[in-house]
Amino acid sequence: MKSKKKEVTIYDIARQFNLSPSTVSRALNNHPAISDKTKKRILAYAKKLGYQANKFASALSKGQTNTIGVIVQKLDSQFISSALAGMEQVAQVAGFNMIISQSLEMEAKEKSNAETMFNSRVDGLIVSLASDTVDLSHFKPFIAKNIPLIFFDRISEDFSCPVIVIDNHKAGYEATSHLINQGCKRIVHISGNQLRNVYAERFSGYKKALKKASIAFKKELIFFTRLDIQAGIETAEEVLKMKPLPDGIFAANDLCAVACIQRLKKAGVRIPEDIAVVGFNNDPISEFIEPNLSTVNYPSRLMGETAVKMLIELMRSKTAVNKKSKILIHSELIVRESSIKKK
Amino acid sequence: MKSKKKEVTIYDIARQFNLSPSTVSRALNNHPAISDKTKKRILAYAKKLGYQANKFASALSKGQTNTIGVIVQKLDSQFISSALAGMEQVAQVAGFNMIISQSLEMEAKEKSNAETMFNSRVDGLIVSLASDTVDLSHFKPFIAKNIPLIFFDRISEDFSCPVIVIDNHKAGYEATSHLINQGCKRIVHISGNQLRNVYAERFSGYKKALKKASIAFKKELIFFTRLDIQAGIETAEEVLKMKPLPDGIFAANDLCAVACIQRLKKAGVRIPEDIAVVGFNNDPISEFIEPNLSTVNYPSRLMGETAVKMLIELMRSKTAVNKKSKILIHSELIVRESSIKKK
DNA sequence: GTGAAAGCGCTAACAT
DNA sequence: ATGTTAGCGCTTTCAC
Repeated sequence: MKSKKKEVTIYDIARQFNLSPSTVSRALNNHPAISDKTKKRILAYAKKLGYQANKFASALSKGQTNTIGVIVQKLDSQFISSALAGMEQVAQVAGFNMIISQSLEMEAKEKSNAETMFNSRVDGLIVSLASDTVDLSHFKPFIAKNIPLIFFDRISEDFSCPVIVIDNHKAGYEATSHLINQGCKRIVHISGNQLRNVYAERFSGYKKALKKASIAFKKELIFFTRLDIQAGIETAEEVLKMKPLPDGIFAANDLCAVACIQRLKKAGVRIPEDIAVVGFNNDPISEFIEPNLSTVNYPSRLMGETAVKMLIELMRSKTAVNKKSKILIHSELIVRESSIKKK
Repeated sequence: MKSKKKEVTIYDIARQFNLSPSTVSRALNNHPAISDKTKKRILAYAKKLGYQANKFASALSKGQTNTIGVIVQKLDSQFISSALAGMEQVAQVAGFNMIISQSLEMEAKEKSNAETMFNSRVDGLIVSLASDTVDLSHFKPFIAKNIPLIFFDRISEDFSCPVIVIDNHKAGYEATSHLINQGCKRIVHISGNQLRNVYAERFSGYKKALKKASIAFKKELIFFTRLDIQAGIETAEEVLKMKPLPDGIFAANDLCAVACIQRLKKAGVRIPEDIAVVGFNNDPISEFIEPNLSTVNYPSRLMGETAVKMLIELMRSKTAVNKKSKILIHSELIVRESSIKKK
């Protein structure tokens, strides 16, 4: 069933000037072989008629779609939405559409998303992995078909494709070292699924910092959680049972840190005097909680922009597609009140 | 230029079984006229070959794209990202792709987004308006072409299309009345661009509440702002200059309210004793600020889900396209510490 | 500089 | 229940 209203096509324009559709097509695409005069005539008339290029006909014919696919773990997170905002802006300027879908942290959904993206013939794909994804075979079709693929933030290095990350190990190391410098000796670490580089590396940074300071690693101080508000509350409750209380907490994201702080405060724990806390992400919330949360600043928007820029570059230079590069985005520890022990 | 790798098409499958492409097409689309046996054979073989339906060929042929367009003011807001999460989920289940773009609160960009969506032949469009959009002509092509259009949250009633909103007037009235009941007599209202229903109606609710309580409306207590963190801080600074200090603040969103509270506290103002505050949206942050922020709960995710459900319904029943309906989603005042004056 | 013609892969009357 | 056929609108060799 076609839509009732007839679309204006290149044939309509061709007829008007007694030209061939090919000429019109070329003119519309600014092909060098067409004379400026005909180009102008055609463009003007096309505009007058309200001609809209039919992307599907073009996609079908050219085998490319001008569409970028993005798969993220979830849309409603500060980090993700701001990365997406960056991506969308760059994509829009470059004339690409963006199809976005979320895995809701589930491998199965991520797989089905990837399949949809593949069927939609996206010209390139940007991915941040779900927390529990183990098998990555759903990305193979893209590789096989030479469709540029980029991982950002939650990456996999199994494919020879570019990745965009911060140095999570270093950030974890610095956050923990900072706590140690404040005199902390029993530091709780709240982490996420160790399948994901971001959490595994922040954890390894934590361990390295302890080691450097000759503080024994204690398994019972580590919590693997979903890093949401609920996890923050539950971890706080576990912490409250500990004797002696830990004197520091390094949480792998701000939301969880903030929820944890709130619960601890409710139990009468003083932050940072009793327990110093450092989060991760520099979400806006970190500046509103009391005390203000020390955290790692993490340029989400820039990462999104960079991802799309790279992807577009890859799409343009078909040759470099399989280049395995790693873009390291700068991050930094921001020290606020929540981690400064009064001497 | 086609991609090097030959795609598997329905012709390949047809050849295998000595069937016609149409039969294969029908089988793949689960057409009732095809026998179960052939369906099974075809499905199995298609799967084996790794067949991927070509959406562009299908779109070109059918004149529809299975794609929903969404234009929002910005991606990195709690409300929007959570509405999008809801939309995406419903869309995905129903087999639709979602193209998302942001206007960044600019009419010009909204226009260009709409044009892109139109060119992309989206089957339906969901919009939340930019704050400064006056002219709405960029949506006319959709109406003209009978493409379902839905506004949510920041709506326009200029078109005969469905809209999804909460009762902003009522919410504003309740928030303000609550402050009045707490004994407030000089209530500041921080609002946004009055072009947008959400802000204009919350404001009108505010005025109505004053009137009902026989409190004179004072222009100098009203601030029209961008409702971001900066606006919260600046408004707080204006408030601090007032003599006497107001005794209540009703802000049209939480982020702004929270920033305002923080600035006021820094100046020694006690919340709620000196100034009681109510926000709007029930962002997570409202439960982390101290004192916890009273606010209006606003089911963003549900609104997103509803929008897509309605849109899909409209797309299915071509007839009802122009039906002008208004879905009112329930909202409610949540009273927390920030607005309870000790008696 | 422009045209003719074939084809991208799928769908949907209309036939059988 | 399945086949025939004619597009959908655009691109792109290969001619001229």
